Amino acid sequence: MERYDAHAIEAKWQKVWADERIHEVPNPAPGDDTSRLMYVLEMLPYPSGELHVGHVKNYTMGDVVTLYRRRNGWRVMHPMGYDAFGLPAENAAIKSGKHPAIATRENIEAIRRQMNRMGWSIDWTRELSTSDPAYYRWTQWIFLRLLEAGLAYRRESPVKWCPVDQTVLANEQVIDGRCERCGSEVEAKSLEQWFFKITDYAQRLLDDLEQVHWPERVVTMQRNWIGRSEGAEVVFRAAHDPSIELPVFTTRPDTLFGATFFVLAPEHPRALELARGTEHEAAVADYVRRTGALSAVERLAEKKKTGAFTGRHVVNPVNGEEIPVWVADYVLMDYGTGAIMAVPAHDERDFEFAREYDLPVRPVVAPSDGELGEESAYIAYSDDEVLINSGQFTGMSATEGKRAITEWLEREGKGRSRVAFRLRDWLLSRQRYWGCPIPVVHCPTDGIVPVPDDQLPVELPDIEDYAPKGRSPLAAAEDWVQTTCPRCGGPARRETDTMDTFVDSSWYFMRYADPDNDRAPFDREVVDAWLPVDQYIGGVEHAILHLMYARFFTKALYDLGYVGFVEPFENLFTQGMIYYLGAKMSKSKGNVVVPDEMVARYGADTTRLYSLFLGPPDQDAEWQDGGVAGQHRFLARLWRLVNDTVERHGPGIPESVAADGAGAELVRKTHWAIDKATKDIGERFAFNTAQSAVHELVAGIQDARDADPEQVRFACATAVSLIHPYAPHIACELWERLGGERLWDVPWPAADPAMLAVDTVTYAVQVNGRLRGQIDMPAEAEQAAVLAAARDVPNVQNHLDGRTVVKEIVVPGRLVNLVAK
RNA sequence: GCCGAAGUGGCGGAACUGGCAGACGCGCCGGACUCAAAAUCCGGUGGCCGAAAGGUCGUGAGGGUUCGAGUCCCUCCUUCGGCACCA
Repeated sequence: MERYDAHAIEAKWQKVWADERIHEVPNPAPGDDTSRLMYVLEMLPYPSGELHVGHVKNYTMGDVVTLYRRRNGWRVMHPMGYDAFGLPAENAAIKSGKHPAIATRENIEAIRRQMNRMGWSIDWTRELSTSDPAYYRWTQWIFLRLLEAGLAYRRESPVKWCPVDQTVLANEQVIDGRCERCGSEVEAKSLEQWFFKITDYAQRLLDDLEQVHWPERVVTMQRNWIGRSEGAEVVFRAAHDPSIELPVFTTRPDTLFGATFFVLAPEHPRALELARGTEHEAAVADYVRRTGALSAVERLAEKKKTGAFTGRHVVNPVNGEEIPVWVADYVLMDYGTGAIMAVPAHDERDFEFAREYDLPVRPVVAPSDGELGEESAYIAYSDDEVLINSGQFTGMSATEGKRAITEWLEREGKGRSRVAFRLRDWLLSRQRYWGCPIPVVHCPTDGIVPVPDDQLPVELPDIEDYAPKGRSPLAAAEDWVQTTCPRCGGPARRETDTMDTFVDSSWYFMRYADPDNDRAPFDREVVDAWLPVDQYIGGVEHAILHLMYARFFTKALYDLGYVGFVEPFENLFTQGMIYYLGAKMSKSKGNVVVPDEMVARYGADTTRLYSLFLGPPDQDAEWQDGGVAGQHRFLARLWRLVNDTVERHGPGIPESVAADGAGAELVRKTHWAIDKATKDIGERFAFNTAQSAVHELVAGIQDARDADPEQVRFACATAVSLIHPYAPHIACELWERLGGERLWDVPWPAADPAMLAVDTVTYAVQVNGRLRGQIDMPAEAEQAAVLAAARDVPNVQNHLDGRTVVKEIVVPGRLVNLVAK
């Protein structure tokens, strides 16, 4: 018998599939039945190097789902593309001296070759790359639609600025408040940046999580990221000038009477203005400049709270009390209103600050027994709190007080109930070369003018020096930057920032549906037929940003009438990370397992099989080199058994066989394996245990070689059929040798329920919950008969000796427990 | 600090709604085949006691509920992930 030659078989079948174009799934024609369309998608790879085994696991999972669904009568779209813009490609290019476009193209070619070698069922007619002008033309088009809708905007945003190098610094380039390169003190500066108004969608992004089937932990992460809080906005006014309004957001309006001071974030527009003309002016200005240079991490790392008194006071609207206004960096500008009322008795951070600067602490809520206890313990509060020192509201419960005070503020025009979100607008501009150009021009007369649709794409200029300099490298391409204003025709300058790569990946799953469209990003009807994605599969590291941004884009495009669905990904499966030699697999640690060597040694089928056998796919797993050999052994065994069967008995694929004679057990086992594999793949995504079932079936074939040839053929054919989604090459080859053809079109096997029923069941017999024996009983045996047989077991009798059975428990088909005293 | 996930043999893991813990695979031990090796096949493999039958302990720790707990409840420990001065 010939040996199992994985390479020959894999080459043969990959050619057959390509020649017959079996993975190409065209769009439905008008009038086609779209009820059996399915869209299976894995997150697209970043073409920074070669694929590693984490990719193998990810894409094999999607492939198993695809092949399985196709054989269950679904028309499955399974596309692939590349998230090709971005920093890693650019950094690699700077290092190697290769232009990012060239490096990216080479990487894509290598990855495509690897993917084909793995035998994944990818529809290459839908392939896309986000750095391709034919793609990013439409990224720009969508950007312009969002701009028109007011969902893209430009505003000043604080950045770190090195006054010597005259450049913007990334947070990582600031060390101890100093420039990494020249060591000069970093300053806070405002720069014009582009944003998407994702905060407009905060509530919907939260609410619609109800309608997707996603892992709970991902939903939780998204909820926390959106961070909805209910509370009130309360308007304080400056004591020296009541026209100056200073609203705050608080979740504890019930503690309003406990506000003993007031704090502005250093970036607050009123901070410097308030201090002006007081003796504290210089100190406040100094504080604002110093803290502005610190990163968020450094601010947090300070052991003590810091701040500066402005010399001014505001009036507490609820009792007319004047309280001092401070500036302190523990208050964040981009949450709430950038200002807070400080209630040190009931907020840990305010308490700390009050201690530091000796400010008064006044409790206004107390446990219902009225015992206040230690000062620092006020902040610990519970449900049964009652307001004290709170004027007309004294005596109310905290919950009641919250509502009553908010209502009072609304009546008096001094505040209102309000919801705040932690979610911030999406800063999308990047001062880097390798990204999608933002399609606007800056005109001295007309301001920001969008590039007309018919002039898209604004192509990335081919420049020599794309190293980052703080400002975008594009600014150096003077020929490209100089343009004319589409509105007035006068001289204008192009926007030189590029887009965050997350923009590119926020709509790619729509483009797959209609990849060659050159009149629009996609046709609405086609996209609506395929989307939302039925099954999305990818790494949990994208649980927040990518998934949130894609959801935002989908909702915005829905509102603009371009798509008919509000959530992009109906079902999400997040795969765990792969560990190797005890650490997360990563290039920097040098412990990356590249599939190529494994494919060269064992073939793609073995590699695919092992990638899903390592453990539950949603959990982290340790890659074990030895485990791969075990899967190869399994395939070689299947190879031998099937070929041996064909040699001895001739080919044949029986539809069904009777469970009698020497192979009765084998036939039952075959149906059991069908049932188990079907449930594990189709319902549970338990790819590892589905494989175990096929292992057991193959072991069964090996043990029952004397069964009727028809029974052996049936078991062999079924094992081949069940392993096909995992190891399609060897499965197609063996199927052919068994006399079948086009296994990929053969309906998935169905277990015969009658064959799953057994006529004899083994009962475990327990005495007082401890196992004392086993009995075999006919499946339909009466409880009384089971009990009688159980008591009959000699070892059971030993343990019952001298005791009375006080309770008898029979779990039908499973166990008997005799409770004895 | 807050939120979430997970702790089971030498290792990866199985046990779906509370019902025989350790399926399947790796590794290891023994045997067959072989001059020998590889490959393959057969058998064994949680700890302790025992020649065996069998007994006993055992799913991170400690309690609880139950006839019965890896699974449910409480307290705690460890690891990993997310968020992190969000008022």
